[in-house]
Amino acid sequence: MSGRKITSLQVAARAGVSQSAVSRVFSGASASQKTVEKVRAAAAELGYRPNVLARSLITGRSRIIGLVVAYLNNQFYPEALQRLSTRLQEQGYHILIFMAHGHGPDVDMVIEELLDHQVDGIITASVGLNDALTARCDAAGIPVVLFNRGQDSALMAEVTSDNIAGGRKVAEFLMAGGHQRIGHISGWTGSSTGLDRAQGFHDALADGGGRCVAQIDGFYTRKGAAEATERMISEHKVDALFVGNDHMAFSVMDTLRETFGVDVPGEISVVGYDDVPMAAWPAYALTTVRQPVGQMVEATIDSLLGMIEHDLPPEKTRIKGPLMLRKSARIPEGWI
Amino acid sequence: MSGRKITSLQVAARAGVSQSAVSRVFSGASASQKTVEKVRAAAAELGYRPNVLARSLITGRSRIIGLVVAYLNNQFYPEALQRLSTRLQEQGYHILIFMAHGHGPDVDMVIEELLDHQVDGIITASVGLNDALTARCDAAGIPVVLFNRGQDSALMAEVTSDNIAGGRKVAEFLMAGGHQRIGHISGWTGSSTGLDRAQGFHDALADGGGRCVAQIDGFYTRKGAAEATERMISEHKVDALFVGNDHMAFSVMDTLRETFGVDVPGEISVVGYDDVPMAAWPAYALTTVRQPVGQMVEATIDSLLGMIEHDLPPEKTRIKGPLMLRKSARIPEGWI
DNA sequence: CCTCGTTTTGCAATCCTATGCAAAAGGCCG
DNA sequence: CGGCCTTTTGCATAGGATTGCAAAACGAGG
Repeated sequence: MSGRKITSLQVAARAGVSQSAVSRVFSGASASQKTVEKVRAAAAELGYRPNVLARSLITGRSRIIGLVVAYLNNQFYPEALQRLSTRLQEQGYHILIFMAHGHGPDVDMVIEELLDHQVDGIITASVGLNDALTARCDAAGIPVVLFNRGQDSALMAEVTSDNIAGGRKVAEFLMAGGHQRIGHISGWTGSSTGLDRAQGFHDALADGGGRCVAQIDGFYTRKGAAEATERMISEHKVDALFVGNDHMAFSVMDTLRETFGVDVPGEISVVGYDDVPMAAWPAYALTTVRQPVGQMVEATIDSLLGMIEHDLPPEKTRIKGPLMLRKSARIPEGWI
Repeated sequence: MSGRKITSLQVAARAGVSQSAVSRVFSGASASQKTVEKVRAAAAELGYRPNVLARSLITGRSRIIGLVVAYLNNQFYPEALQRLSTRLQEQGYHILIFMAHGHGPDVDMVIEELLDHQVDGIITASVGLNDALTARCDAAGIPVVLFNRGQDSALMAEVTSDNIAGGRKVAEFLMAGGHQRIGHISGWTGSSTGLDRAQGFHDALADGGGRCVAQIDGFYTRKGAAEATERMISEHKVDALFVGNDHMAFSVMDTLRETFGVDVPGEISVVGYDDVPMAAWPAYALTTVRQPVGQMVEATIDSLLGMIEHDLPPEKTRIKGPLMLRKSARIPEGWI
């Protein structure tokens, strides 16, 4: 090949200017019309492009955002990832992706590695940070946004849907539908989202004079949800189920129909949470609380870039989403 | 906070050694027991971690792999992404992700940006590269692996399933099932996968004395597939459909059942391609050709790291996958 | 205790670009 | 054309690590 890496120095030589001139042209600093042209021409001939690493090293800004994500099998996350990535690309940022499977030391390592990479900011999708890590990120001056997870820390921004309100809506909807034995297969109760949804749900049931006959943790997995479903049927004789997210709700519907031959919503109503694209597919037609991914992504990016570029304080955003009425749950009179 | 960035120099000072000693300890070069201890201790107290950027700049290796991906709504890709990322993390690499939506200039830009980031290698998932780009990557000495896409270039490695054989299997299966009017809703015929599957399918039909009554391009989208389905029914009266991938096949089944009230497989058999997790869910129980994601990911990583670390030549891997018999297509006598 | 061979160590250069500073060039007006 | 103000430009340094080279330290054997 031709002498491999082309540096600003070579371009400078060819254009008959100094290296700093080249740098200025490519970093958008001031330069005379003439030099810009000469440099651009030389660069084009040589196929020069600035080395982002060197640039980052000196500016201290990498224009890379670290994304920590735990689940990708729940359709909500690919969806979010795609939007996040696209929007960030438009702003000249890129995503360095890290899978964190476990919830403990795994995450610690991953965050350390992110810091090593000098990322400008971190987004965690459904992953929490312990206090030590939070402190580290803060000390390193790296903003963090928790996506779809809440945490009691003034140091980190977070973007969630209004899970409590969402849970409430489901309760009101199911009560209005005249259901007598309402159960809840919760999202992992170690997560704020799982807790909040359950919380709102119980509160509204109580307010309406009803109660939840049983709550079982489904751990956000298909397997967990399927097992919970079995118990809900055999032990608790439910006639309605609020499931902590859509991903589990599909498993619940599969189990109900396939294993138990139960008609949904004829015999049992099922309501999910998220409104992933698949929820609208006719095979499930899942009634569910929408988490507006688009808005959540916008808020996440606004918040993160605000902290990175304008040193704004971390903010907690809570976005409301409507209950999407479909066919998996009996619809009360007058609700349409 | 305490003086912000901690450098090897500060660690050196505290440990009473030279900066190069610190570097040697952290880069695994030789050092005496005593220095290692002193340095480790000092580093721990200060919370020092090497700056990956600086390291990459001088070594010329970033341990970052660029991943270009077009679709994330097709469950096959999140699945692949998750595995790729996990396996690469184990090897000390990380993924910088780029979405390339269009097929043309979009990809060009994205690759240039990847090169700017000095990635050690590139994986493209269902995205092809034009000759100019291929040349650039080659000139920059950056290996490329095409994942799930083939291309006539000796410069790039590729990993696909054996799409021709897969297409053949489907044809044989449908003919054995006694179907008379077999149609094909192809994957985008601008893609090697789409073409090869169709190719194998047609070849085997011809070999068996049958023929395909119609082929319509579904462009890998739900919408495209739904429209194709309508025409297949109204214009071509098919009794079996081979669909270019699972993602579209779900749409086809939805359309058949919902819009036309057709029984699957009673009236029309549907066969997909990929065997994404959802294909096994009872709501679809899709008969489909499996693309062994796990093996494909392994092959991709082996190939890529082989090129990066041992300068091996690019290789073309083709992995066979079985036809998964489920319930969306009539099963011929004696096939189980 | 001296010598020789092997490790360890420190020095200094290198990777490539950005940027503060001072000098040079350019523009405008009288 | 000279003086003054604004841009443009080049020099030199910085950013944080790796690494070849030569000097220093170490260990063993005589």
